Amino acid sequence: MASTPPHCSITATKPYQNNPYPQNQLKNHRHSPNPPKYHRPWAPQRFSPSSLGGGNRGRGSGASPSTSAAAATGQLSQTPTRFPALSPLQTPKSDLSPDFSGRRSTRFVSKMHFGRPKTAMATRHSLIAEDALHHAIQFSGDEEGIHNLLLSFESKLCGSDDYTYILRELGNRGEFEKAVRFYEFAVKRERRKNEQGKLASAMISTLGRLGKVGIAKRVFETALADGYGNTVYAFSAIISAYGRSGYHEDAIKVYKSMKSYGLRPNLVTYNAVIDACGKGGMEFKQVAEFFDEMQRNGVQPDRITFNSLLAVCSRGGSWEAARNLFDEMLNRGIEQDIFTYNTLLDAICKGGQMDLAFEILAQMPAKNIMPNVVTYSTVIDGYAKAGRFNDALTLFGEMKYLGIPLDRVSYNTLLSIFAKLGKFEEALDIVKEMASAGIRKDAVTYNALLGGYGKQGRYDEVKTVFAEMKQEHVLPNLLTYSTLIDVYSKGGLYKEAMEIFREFKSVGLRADVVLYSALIDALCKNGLVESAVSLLDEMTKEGISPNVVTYNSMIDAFGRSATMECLADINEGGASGLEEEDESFSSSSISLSPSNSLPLAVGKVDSLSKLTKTEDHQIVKIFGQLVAEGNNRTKKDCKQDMQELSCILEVFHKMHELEIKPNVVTFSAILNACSRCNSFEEASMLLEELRLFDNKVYGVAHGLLMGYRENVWVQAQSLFDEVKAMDGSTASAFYNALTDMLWHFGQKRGAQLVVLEGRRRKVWENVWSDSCLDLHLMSSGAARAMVHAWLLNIRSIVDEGHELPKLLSILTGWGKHSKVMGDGTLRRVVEALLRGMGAPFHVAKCNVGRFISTGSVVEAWLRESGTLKVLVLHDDKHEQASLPLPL
DNA sequence: GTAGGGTTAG
Repeated sequence: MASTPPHCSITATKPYQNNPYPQNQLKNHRHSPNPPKYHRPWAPQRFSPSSLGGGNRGRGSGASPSTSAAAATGQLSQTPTRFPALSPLQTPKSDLSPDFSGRRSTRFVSKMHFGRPKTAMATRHSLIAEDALHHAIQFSGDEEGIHNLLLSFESKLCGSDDYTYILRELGNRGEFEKAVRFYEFAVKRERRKNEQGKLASAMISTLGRLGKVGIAKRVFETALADGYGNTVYAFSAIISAYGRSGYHEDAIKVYKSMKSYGLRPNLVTYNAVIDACGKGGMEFKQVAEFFDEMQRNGVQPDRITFNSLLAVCSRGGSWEAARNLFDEMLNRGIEQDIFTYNTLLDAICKGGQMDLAFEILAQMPAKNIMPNVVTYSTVIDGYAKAGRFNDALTLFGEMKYLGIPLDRVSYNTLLSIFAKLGKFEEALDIVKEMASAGIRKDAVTYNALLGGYGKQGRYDEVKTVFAEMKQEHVLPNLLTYSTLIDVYSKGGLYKEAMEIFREFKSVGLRADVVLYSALIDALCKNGLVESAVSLLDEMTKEGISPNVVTYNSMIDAFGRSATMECLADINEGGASGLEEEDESFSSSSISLSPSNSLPLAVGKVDSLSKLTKTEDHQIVKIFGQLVAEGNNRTKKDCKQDMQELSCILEVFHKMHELEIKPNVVTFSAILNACSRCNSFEEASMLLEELRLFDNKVYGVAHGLLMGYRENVWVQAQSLFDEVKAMDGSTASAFYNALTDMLWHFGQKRGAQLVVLEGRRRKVWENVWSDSCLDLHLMSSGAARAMVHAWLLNIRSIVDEGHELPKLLSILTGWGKHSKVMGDGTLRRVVEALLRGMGAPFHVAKCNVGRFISTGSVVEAWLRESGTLKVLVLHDDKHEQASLPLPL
């Protein structure tokens, strides 16, 4: 049968675990000292080498002698690891070419969590110190008043221990100004250098924790100049302070300067340096050099060293490296704590390995480490980011059941889930619950609401929430403004977008890559590619480097406006569009007149803006222009794409020049751009770019496109394995893009092969049952290939003599990928397809996105003699220039 | 000296 896969080896994939745990086991999970052990027969008893991923490939060949030992000690991976070769710390390599990056995040620098209280430790302060602290907290008077307060306690406080206690505690309450006053007073009255030194390091560390790195630096430099700052403690404290604020280069400088002060870095110093490097977004390999260095200098890493290294993996999404580190801790007999587990879990969640994350979470009670609010919010967020919202909410239920109180972060995590899903009732319930728990809404809370409402096009609510935010004196930040500018400009509300941008500038904030990328994307989506290019140029001039997201938007803009307008022309020109079975391949109606209006190259369009010198920012000018044009914006004529093609090639060129690594979204964007090409020759130029980026992805696309299905299927499987490890929407977008491209160029059997593989791997949720085909997550090519496959499947049911369900439905939704609310592109495509093959489906009365028929009518149709012929797909025969073979 | 949340691409 035409719809069956070719005879080639299809490697088995891991069994997919749909539901992470049955309900009855959930109930047994108690937050008690002696939790019941989980029995999960569906879970692997130990980790198989194949589940270890690429991080271990090429090492430790042969059998692992530590297998049983590993099982006994609960090791996460079994490959023997040997330090100090640092092999377990290496970043795992993809099976695909090194450029293929499954990671999507472009955020490397961690968020700063300032103001975390210093965990309690044995203090040697006196009761008088507590009294003084109490007075200091209550105090709200002027400078003279605090001086008097200090004087009144001067004779009673016992040296630096008391003062250290007070300034740390003041720091825990955010009262850094009072802390500095206490510090200055204490240092002045203290004669002994070493006591002054203790005070200085305590002060620097307190300021560092509060994010007051500038003041910390002053304290440090003064202490150095006055001769009591040259202690390992003070240096470690300032390194840590720099690290917390993301100044890892300064942290390293200070560390390197220690030698010249005659100081030997100790364990705390190294831990601070490693942590600073990680927080500053340094690559694991570089951070590991400090790890090597400390051991060379005879300092043995401890639990915190490893926890900080784990955090580096988590920021990079290197979950395999994190597992290796975790195992290495066990090998070395280093105790593991809640930080270890939470950081490991974060790495695994960020690596998208949610089933493994759940597994580890479930093992924690048996290790006597009870999951806390951080553990749960980490995994809940992981599920949400993987698109597994039900699992996220189930876990939230478990957390509540266990009586773990929610905090600000976990409330915001949940709120953002509901807001993203557009479930505003639930979101507002969370807001209410927050209020009754005494947690005030912060910028994160408001930003989640603004983004949620904005993405649903509910601009009135956006305005109300933003007004409330200001009323409540919650300061809008860069993320707030980025969100607002993004939703307004994507919605075409240029006036509002411009006002927000003006306000953003007036409060002294500086645009960043995200803000620019959002704007560029909006312009591209609205067909304003020229303006997008000019902004790309503008941001570069401002010293803001575009990233892969920026470029993906630009690539995705290719052919978009032309296609849309030409389609509009086709529809206006009488052809009902329904008969237009495939709008793409031979769109001969497209006018081929060249035009100069598209810029030839990035960076050449700024000459105009230089001539028209105004005080307004380029962004404001663009918005102003768009507002002035209003709805009367003149539609561009359909153009031949050679101009656009050279523009996009220039974009690729720039990407290479800036060494911006593509990721799977880039590949999807290129494939989508191919689907918008009017000729195979044009597409082949884009595919050549794909080849330069990633030869294996190219190999699969090329092989399927040329009809060499059998030859590339093994390679395709390995590619699909990698894609499947990503979150659901990333994976489905790739399948959609690949299928569309194949369908567009007439490789319909290849397209069907890919969608069937996608179905097998559950890339799209619940695609089909015997009674219903749900296409709402699919692109037009994927949907069409799927309709054929589903109908063939229904036909085999009839053939086997079984009865069909009474009612059969095909759901198209609104066509998720149209990105236009209410734009039923997918519905129209499917309707045309069904009509074209004479399938007896009609639009359901109550739902225009749903096609229905009765089982008996469909059965009769399937039994007709000509039906099979229209159901079986054939490849279109086109004269195709051959593409270069993959390397 | 160590952990979790909010913004951009399909």
